[in-house]
Amino acid sequence: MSTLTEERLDAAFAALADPTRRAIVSRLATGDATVNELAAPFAMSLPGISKHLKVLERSGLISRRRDAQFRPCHLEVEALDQTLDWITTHRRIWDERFDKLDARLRAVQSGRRHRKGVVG
Amino acid sequence: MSTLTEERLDAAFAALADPTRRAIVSRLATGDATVNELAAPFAMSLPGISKHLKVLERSGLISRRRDAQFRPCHLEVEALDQTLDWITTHRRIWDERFDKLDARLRAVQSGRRHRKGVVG
DNA sequence: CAGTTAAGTAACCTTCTGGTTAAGTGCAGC
DNA sequence: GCTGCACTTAACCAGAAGGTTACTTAACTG
Repeated sequence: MSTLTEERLDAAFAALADPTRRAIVSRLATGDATVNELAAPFAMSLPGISKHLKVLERSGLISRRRDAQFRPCHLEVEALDQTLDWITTHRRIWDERFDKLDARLRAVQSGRRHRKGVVG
Repeated sequence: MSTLTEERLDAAFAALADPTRRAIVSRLATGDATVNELAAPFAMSLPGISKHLKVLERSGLISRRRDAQFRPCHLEVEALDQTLDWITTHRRIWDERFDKLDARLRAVQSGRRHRKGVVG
């Protein structure tokens, strides 16, 4: 499940780009919460929060179930992990680039006898 | 440097929310590149790419220097790390929540003598 | 100096975003 | 079954995002 498409990443990163939504995710990381509980800290109308929750839900970052008149929200940590994976992957590519550069420099310095070794 | 403000996270996550910009970051992770090099893979006008680069630059994810008529772009990996930190932090908070729940369950099971241990 | 290449700026358009208020839905409890 | 609570949906608005074409700036090149 949870195929890692571009659209999913688009939606997840876009969802995390809003401070209100990040705060909601932050709150949900400590446990499920109802809409009113999530709305409490904000000076924003309830429909405003409802919209943010819809964005989060469509991004896959949260899910909602029904419990009587409440709609408890639940953090879907797999979606968070997908963003994590993307960033760490490219972070690693970056680091490996330096490793290769170092190796190349070392080869130049030991093998050849300082032959104008401009790399940048 | 690079104080971790909400605005910086807003900008970084928003920058990563676009597939073209992620592709650019992906490319830059392998090394610096000029605007034309970055634009090559895309069916998009150069000003379009230029706009994306400006978004990436303002988010702190890339920087640009001047080299004659070229403007080589450079990945600023610290900005990437800030997004990484935010996600991993909340990922950990999530995990710790389960640890605490487990501990509570274990306490209930060992301490009390199976007393209808409904937790969910 | 004229021409070319690299890139950025301006103006414009359309669609999406983030917020609002007002009205609607579903459930619970007297 | 009415009242009230917990939300959602609808309609609307201002401003931002993402794209375009046309024009400008800057630097090398002959």
